[in-house]
Amino acid sequence: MAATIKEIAIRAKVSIATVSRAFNDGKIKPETKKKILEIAGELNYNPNLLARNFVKKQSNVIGLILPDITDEFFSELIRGVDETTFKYGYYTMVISSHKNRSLVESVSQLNSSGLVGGIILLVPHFSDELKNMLDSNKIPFVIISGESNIGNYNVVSIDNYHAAYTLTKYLIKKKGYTRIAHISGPLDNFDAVIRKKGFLDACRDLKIKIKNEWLLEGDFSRKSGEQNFKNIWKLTDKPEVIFASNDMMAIGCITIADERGIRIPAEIAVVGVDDVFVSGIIKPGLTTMKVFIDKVGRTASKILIESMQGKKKKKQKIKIRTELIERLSC
Amino acid sequence: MAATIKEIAIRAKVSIATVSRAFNDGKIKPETKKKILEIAGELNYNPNLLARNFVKKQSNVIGLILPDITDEFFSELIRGVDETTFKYGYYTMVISSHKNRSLVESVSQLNSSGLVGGIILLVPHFSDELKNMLDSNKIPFVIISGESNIGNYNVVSIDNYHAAYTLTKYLIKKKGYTRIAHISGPLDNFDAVIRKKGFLDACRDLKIKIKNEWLLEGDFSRKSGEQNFKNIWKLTDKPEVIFASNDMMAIGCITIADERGIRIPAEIAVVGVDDVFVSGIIKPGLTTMKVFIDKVGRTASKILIESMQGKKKKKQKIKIRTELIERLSC
DNA sequence: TTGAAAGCGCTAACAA
DNA sequence: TTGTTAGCGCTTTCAA
Repeated sequence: MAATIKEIAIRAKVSIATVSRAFNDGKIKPETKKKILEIAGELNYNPNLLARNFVKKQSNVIGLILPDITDEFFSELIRGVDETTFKYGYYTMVISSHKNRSLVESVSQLNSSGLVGGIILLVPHFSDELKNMLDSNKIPFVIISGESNIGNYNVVSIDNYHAAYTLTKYLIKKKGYTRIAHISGPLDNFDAVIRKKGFLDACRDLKIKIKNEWLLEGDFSRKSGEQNFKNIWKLTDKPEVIFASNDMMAIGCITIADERGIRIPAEIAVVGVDDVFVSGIIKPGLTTMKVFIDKVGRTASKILIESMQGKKKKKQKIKIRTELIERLSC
Repeated sequence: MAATIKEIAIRAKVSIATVSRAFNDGKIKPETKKKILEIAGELNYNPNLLARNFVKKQSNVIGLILPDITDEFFSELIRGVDETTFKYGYYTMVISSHKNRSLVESVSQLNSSGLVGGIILLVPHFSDELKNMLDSNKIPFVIISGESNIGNYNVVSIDNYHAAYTLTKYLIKKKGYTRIAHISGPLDNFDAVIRKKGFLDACRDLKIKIKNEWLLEGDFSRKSGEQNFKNIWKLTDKPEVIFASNDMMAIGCITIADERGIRIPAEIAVVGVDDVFVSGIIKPGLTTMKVFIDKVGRTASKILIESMQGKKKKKQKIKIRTELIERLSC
C-alpha cells in the first residue's frame, strides 16, 4: 500500500490538512514544510492523483481521440501531444474510435467519466450530432480538423488550402504543367475538400482548365491511389501530372506506374501532400507539401492545457503552415 | 454538472445503493433496475469512473510506457494495445519517457498515482534500478522486451532469436551466401543482442566463418545503416550480403548503395528485420523477417488485463513469431 | 500558521 | 430486495 498523507501527518505530528498544504502552495511555515517533505521522501510518497483529481473535479489527464490509429501520421501526432502534455505535467490518454465506438460516443463517455480534464478531438468531418454534443460539453476541448469554420471552438488545422494552392501554382508556374488531374480524398473529409478547393481555385486563378474526367475521388489509401491511377491511364486524353491529395495515394500511383513501366515524371508526373517518410525513399522522390503534424499536436495540447488552467482567452483558430518539398516526381 | 447516482436515486425514489447495484451486478429486482436504467438514460448518466476507481482502488486505465514515440513501429503497437483494451472496456494511457523522464521514474510515479491499474512496459534493456522497482511493484504489469529471461515477470517478446536464425539460415542454405556481414542494433538493447546471437549461432551451426570486420554495431537508425554501409564498402575483403538487424538500417544501406550506383543484390545483397511499410516500397524490395508488433501489443494487453482481473495464473513468457518475407534485395 | 471537519461520487459491508 | 452508513485520499472551508 502506497503511503498517504495520513501517514505522513502522523509521523510529522501535524494534521493531514497541513500535509496537504505542504504539497500545494498553501500557507505553511517553512520548517514544517521542510519536515513534511523530508518524511514524504523517506516514505517514497507520491500523491494519489486519482483522489486529488476526484476531489478537485478536474484531471491532469487529457484525452486524445482519434478516428483510428493507423499510420505514421498519428504516431507523429501522438508524439507531439505527449511531448507537450509531459512538459506541463499532464498525461495523455489515447482513445481511438473504431467501428463499434463512434466519436460522439467516445467523447460523451469520456466527458462524464471524470477520467480526463480536457479533450483533443480529431474530426475528419462534422456531424450535427457531434456539434450538439460539443455545444453542451462541459470540459475544455480542442479540435483538430481540416476546416476551422465549424463554430466557436478551438481549432487547429493543417493549412490545407494554402498547401494545395501553393502546390498547384508551383505545378503551373514553375513546372509549366497545364493538364492536371486531382485525386481527392473522400469528400466527406474536411482536409480532402479543402485541398480540392485550393487546387481548383489555383487553377481558376491561373486560367487553367481542368477536364471533369481528371477530377477523381479516392480515400487517402494507397490502394485507392493505385486504382485511380489505373483509371487515369485508361483516359485517351491524359493529364501531364497527377496531384494526389495525400502522399499515400501518390505512392499508389507511383507503384502502379512502376509495375507497368510508365516513367515518372517523363510520361506522367505525380505530387502529393504530407511528406511521409516513404516519400523521400521511393523512386522517384515524391514532390509534396510537408505537413508538420507533430506541430499540430503540440499546438493543440498547448491551447487545451491553457484553457484547462483557466486562462480562458477567446477561442483560437490556428493553421499550421506547410512547406514545399521538391523532389523528382514532377 | 453531470448527473450522479444521487439524482437518479431521488427521481427513482430509491437509495443510492440501489442505483449503484443497478449499474453493477448487484441483487436487484428487475423492475427496479429497469426504472433506474430508464431514468439514467433520460439524464444521460455516465458513471464517474474517477470516483469508482478511487473507491475500488483500482483503475480501468492501463499505462503504456514507451522509451520514445517515434516510428511506425510504436504506432502499430499502440493500435494493438488500444484495440484490446477497448474490447475489455479499458482505456490506454500512453506515456513516453524522454530524456528528462526515465523509465524508472515514470513507472514509480504512475504506480502511486492511482491513475492506472496496470502497466505495459517496453524495456529496451534492463537496469538493476528498474528490476528493484519492479520487484517492489504493487500493480500488475507486463514487460515487452527482446529478452524474456529477466526474472519472474510477464514478458512478451518478438521471437528475435528465431527470426535471426531463420533469416541467416535462409541466406546460407537457400541463397548460398557464405560471406555475411551483420550490422547489429545497439548492444545494450536486448533485441539487438539476441538477433546478433541468432545470426552468430546459425553461422556456427552451418559452419560459416564470419570475419570480425564484418561484425558492426549500429543503433537501429537509418543513418547508422548508411554509415555502416560506407564502412563495409571500404573493406578490401567485402561480404556478399549484409544482414542489418532492422529494416531501417537496411534501408540506410540501400540508400547509399543507390547513391553510389552500387547494384543490389548484384554487387552486394541486403536483408533486414521488421518489415516496415517502406520495405515493400523501396527498390529493390527488402527481404526481411516480418514482425507482428500489433500482435505483441494485443498479447501484452490481454495478459495484463487478465492479471488485473485477478485471474492470476503464473507469469507468462510469450514469444511472437516472425515470418520470412522474400523480396529482391538478396 | 495550523487543525477539525465536511464532502467529492461511488462501493460495500451490514442491517432491515 | 432494499436502505443506511462508513469510508476511499484528498482539498478546502471555517475556526482556532
